[in-house]
Amino acid sequence: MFDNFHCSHMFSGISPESYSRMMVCFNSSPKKYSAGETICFYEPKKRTVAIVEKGRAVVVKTFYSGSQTILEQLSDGSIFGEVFYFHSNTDGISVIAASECTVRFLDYEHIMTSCHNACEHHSQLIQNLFSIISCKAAELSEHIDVLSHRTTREKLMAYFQIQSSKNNSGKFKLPFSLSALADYISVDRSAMMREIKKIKEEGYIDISQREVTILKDYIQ
Amino acid sequence: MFDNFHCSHMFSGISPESYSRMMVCFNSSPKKYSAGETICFYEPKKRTVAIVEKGRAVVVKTFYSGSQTILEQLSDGSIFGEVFYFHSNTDGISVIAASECTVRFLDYEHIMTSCHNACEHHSQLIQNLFSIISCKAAELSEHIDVLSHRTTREKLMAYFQIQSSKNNSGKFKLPFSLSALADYISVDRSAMMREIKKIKEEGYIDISQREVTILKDYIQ
DNA sequence: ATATTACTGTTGCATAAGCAACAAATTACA
DNA sequence: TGTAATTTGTTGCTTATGCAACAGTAATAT
Repeated sequence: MFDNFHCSHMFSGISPESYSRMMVCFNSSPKKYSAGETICFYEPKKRTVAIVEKGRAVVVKTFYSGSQTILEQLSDGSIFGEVFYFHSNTDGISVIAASECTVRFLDYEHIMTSCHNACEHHSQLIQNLFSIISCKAAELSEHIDVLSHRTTREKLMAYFQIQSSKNNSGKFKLPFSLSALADYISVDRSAMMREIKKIKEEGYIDISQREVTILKDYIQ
Repeated sequence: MFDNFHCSHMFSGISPESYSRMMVCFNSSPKKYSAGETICFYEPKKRTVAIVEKGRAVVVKTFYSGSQTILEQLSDGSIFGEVFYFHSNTDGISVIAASECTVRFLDYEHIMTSCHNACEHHSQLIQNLFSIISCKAAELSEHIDVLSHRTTREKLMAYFQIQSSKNNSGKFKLPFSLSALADYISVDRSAMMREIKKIKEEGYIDISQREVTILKDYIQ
């Protein structure tokens, strides 16, 4: 379970032995859920940190209409909880098992308050938690950087630029579908497709399916 | 210095006596700056947490062209540092004294690592830092909520709704100028003015200068 | 008091972008 | 393997929005 993290890692720098001891100290035992089962609902003032030790789950928002959006995909090693969800409104947010999975719940207060037991890596845990939050914030900030451009073209190029520098390459694969990209940059999908076509024709990028190549720099 | 925080507070729940003791433990002595003086530059991997104990300062981004944007306004009790700035690129970011001011620098590692001295409120400090970061993240998230609407009208109404619920009133004062609002929602100012006029005419809101009143709910 | 700067309010024009609707291609899945 | 569901690619129409440019007002500085 110690890979697959997007940003940092909740237990990096902590040995499996230390991890086990800490779980005892936290008085946390793993709970099992079968596919489709609701793991929990997000509640306003609750501050539990949960870890998906094994399996896949999703954080979903259910609207009054009954329609749902996936807010986050969780897999082995992922963490979730109110602390990582930066909205005041937790209405309709729940976590649902996508496969059979094992989840551990930790008390936020216990994480924050240094304990008197043998948790030698407690401060490491806190630092990791901090990195995770900072990383989430950085992602939000990145999203704002993209969204704060006026035109579809500028949004697209800003997004491509970011992906390109993340991959250290002018060639990269989109992490999600073009439809999802349209959602991410908050523009109409058909309008985006039209713009992509133009950008291609003007020779700035090449793109087919999810493969993007930046051909020349787009200034401003 | 214990007020004036936007979100939470670095030293809330910590007595002045405990604060003084901690400053000794942190080996941090206050430094003085006169108006206009550069307090520091943001550097890529540096992680110093700084506190404006007295006076006013600004975090500014200076572009290659020489033009500047104020990223943040700091006053008595404000904190700043790389940890609170969620971009990988720190180029051209500096903190400048706006008036004579006193600043304290704390080592991030020392904050995170629980110390063996008499800092009884160390874990409180960590929790406060955590609240501050979470709060900043929540603000970013709020900004995304506004920006991810397609039209100027929707962005405006989303923004007004948020302000209204923050003030617990349908009547509130904009925290900045209309020009700045146009920047915040990332639309052309004149287009925004045109839309505001329409929204007024249709009776959704009333607005003159910076006073906004929501008259009827805007659905969707 | 006067100059300077910033902010507010308005308009014409060209076009970018939203919406709706459809066909083709791709992927998922039973 | 075959069928459904999703994604991609395209177009016509209408309108919202960006841009430029200007005048009037408020705020700030000298």
